[in-house]
Amino acid sequence: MFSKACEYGIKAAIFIAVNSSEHRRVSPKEISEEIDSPQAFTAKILQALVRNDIVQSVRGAHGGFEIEKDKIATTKLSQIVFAIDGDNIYKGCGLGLHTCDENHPCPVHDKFKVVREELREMLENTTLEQLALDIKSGVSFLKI
Amino acid sequence: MFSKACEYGIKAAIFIAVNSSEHRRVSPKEISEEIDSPQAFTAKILQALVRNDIVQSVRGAHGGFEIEKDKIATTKLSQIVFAIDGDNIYKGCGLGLHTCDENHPCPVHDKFKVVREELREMLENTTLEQLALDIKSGVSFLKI
DNA sequence: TTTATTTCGGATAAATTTATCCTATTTATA
DNA sequence: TATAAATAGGATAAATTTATCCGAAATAAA
Ligand code: FES
Ligand code: FES
Repeated sequence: MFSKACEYGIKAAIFIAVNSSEHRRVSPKEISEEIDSPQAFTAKILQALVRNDIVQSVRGAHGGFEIEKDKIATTKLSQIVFAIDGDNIYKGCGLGLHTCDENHPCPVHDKFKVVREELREMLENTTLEQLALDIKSGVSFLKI
Repeated sequence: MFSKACEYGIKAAIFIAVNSSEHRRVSPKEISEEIDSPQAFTAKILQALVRNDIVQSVRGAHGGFEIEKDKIATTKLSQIVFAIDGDNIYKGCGLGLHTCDENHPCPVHDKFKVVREELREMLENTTLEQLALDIKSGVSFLKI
């Protein structure tokens, strides 16, 4: 469904959000350990999130990654997915036609668009804050 | 969402179904032209569909691919997807945890499973026959 | 039985995704 | 100002997916 890069990106963002809400910056090392992902690869993905203004980075000693408090509440899952995987997952044709077009639909168009639309809404209606809250309370988990 | 192989497999199966319903066998060449896919790669995918008893092949002169009449009506999209991509798409964890487990959920589990379940139902409730019918009547298209 | 036609299947190559490594750059602090 | 700690980013490698090529095997028909 999502690429590995996107999975790591989502989990990393959640972990950073959890820590930022407690005013703690975290390193790629700590992040990759907590979300069970390859460290250097995760660092690359973090750079993409920084460039897309989803997380903030502070270089140098005592640096690390953080998310501004108000961004934790406003950042949607859709923004993270878009930053890493683009919007093909909730815009593209399920059977790979060049464009998903009502006037030139593929065989699964009508049925597929319902699922895709539900995915899009889910991604757009889910904030980092909601997800971070469940991690904090021990209801959900980032690894294993 | 689906792999290229799976996209080609679905489109190929639909094209074969359309032709089998008119008692015409088709070759990988014809199939790949009609669904706009690489021929040799498509041939490999067809072999997988044959091994999974979703399409039938007839070797030698006047051979080609076909689908038994009653199979056109009974074959579900889910069977094709399973034969090529496996069941991870509607069973696996959206964030890549080893298993999707109610008792050890990832942060998106509750929201994701709704989407995934809808996808699963869609795939299980869609038959080759329905899809082939729309192609025949010119309502849907296999390429461009 | 030979020939033409067609799928099967192994080997290989290209492209993309995933992952690692190493150095440069930035920053706090001693 | 020197040093240590930390992210940034380029180069490269490994793994997977996508794609191509070619000969073997099967089959119908001449
Ligand atoms: S055209 Fe294929 S999903 Fe819309
Ligand atoms: S645990 Fe991630 S989707 Fe169920």
